[in-house]
Amino acid sequence: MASTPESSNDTARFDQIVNLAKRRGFVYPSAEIYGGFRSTWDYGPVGVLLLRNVKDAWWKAMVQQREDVVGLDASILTPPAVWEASGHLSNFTDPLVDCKECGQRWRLDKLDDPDECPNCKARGSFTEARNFNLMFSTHAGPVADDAALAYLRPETAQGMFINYKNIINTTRVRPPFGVAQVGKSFRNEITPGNFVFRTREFEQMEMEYFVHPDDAPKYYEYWKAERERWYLELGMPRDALRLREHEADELSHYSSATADVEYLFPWGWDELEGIANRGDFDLSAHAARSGEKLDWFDQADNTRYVPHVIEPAAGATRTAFAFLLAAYDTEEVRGEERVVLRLHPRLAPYKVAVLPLSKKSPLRETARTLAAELRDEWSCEYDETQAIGRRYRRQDELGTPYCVTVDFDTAEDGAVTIRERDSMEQVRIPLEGVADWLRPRLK
RNA sequence: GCGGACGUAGCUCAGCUGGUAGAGCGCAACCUUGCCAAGGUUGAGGUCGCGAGUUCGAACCUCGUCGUCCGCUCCA
Repeated sequence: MASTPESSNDTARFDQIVNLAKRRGFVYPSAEIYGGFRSTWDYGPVGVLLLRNVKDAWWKAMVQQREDVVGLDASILTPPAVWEASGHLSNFTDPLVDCKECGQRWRLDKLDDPDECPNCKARGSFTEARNFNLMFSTHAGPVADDAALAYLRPETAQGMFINYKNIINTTRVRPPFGVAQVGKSFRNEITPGNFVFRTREFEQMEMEYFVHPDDAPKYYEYWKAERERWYLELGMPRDALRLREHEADELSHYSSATADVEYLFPWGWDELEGIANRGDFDLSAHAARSGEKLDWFDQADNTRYVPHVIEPAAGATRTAFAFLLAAYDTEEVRGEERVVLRLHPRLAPYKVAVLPLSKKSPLRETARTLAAELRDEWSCEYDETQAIGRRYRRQDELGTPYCVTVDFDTAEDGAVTIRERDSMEQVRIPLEGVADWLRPRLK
């Protein structure tokens, strides 16, 4: 459950970070020149790099570095049958009623007495219940009739389940194995908010891990620990991260056990990722609905079983936001406030910036040549305007871990100065050795 | 969706009881300087969220609308 913010400073800090995000090109409100469009955000030139780095780090840890996990990119448009089988058409639907007396709206299934309005105590004043489904629907094809009804997926997970048969038939995976996917999902949330934390269009990083039923509890524990470790490894502070087991009444329709990885947001603890034991709910449901046999035949034991699923499901957009919050730091340097994003180098939008001390020849040419060379391996900024101290501050605000400065001595000694973001310390390195020096540090 | 607050340059804001928009910072150019937001000169930018209405005249008043934030639902 969300607790109260630790202090009022958190709110001020939150505002500063949201402000920085807009000012420096991390996140813009969507359709801003038309007055904006609620709950949608555009990731700017810097934000897209941060978000991509988060997704890449996840993919590397969850797919690339594992022999037991394969990737997938399934379609967003989905026919109704998938969501009938998954339970989303019935369980993602809230029956809503409005009170004709006071205008308040209620969920019928959450009322103690279906005839009494808790707000104004009027009886029998409710409108007829209208079903509100959290899924976005649309029509595929030229005619908007029911035959063409389609849904935007509210989670990527079902893509893995409906491709289960394809994957076991076309690859050599065998339980325990996982299928991972990163992509957008859509939920018509009643109340989006908290900047990019809850939005109607969002990006998920989900993995379905298929195991023998007896092994499910073991892998549930394994993935909880593994996922928590991932956040810590990328620099999430230990005291701002926790693992919280769900109570029985919190469990969703598909889950027998769920734990959340939570981050201490300015408004309190809130979810980054859920690790759920989905049992055989999904495969069995799709097997029943589709008529396909979605199970596993174990030749060694001569047994057949429906695998159980452990699912680590993370929100990519909110995770990127959490890393941004965790990285934001201010300190005083020579009487001026210094804003610095202490992002892990793997997450930093730009890995390095090249800054000639002057625009004069040959500093500019040398610097541009170096930047072009570094761009072959890393996203690299080049900045030659205004004083050098100001340019360091600009890079600090973007979280760039290293700045390379070409100065008046470079033409003489063939060396440049590399300045480190966190310590602000400087080292002198031969021009041609810059990439070799950076490589191990940006790993 | 309901209640409360708000919406003026990229950012933070000022703008008296309606008279036709300003500051600081930032950004850009040049000069000076030459390693942590330095100094000088110059400059770019706003149909005051959008749309109606009242008025001779609206950033200021009225209505609507869009959006943001705070409270009720949510779970990546």
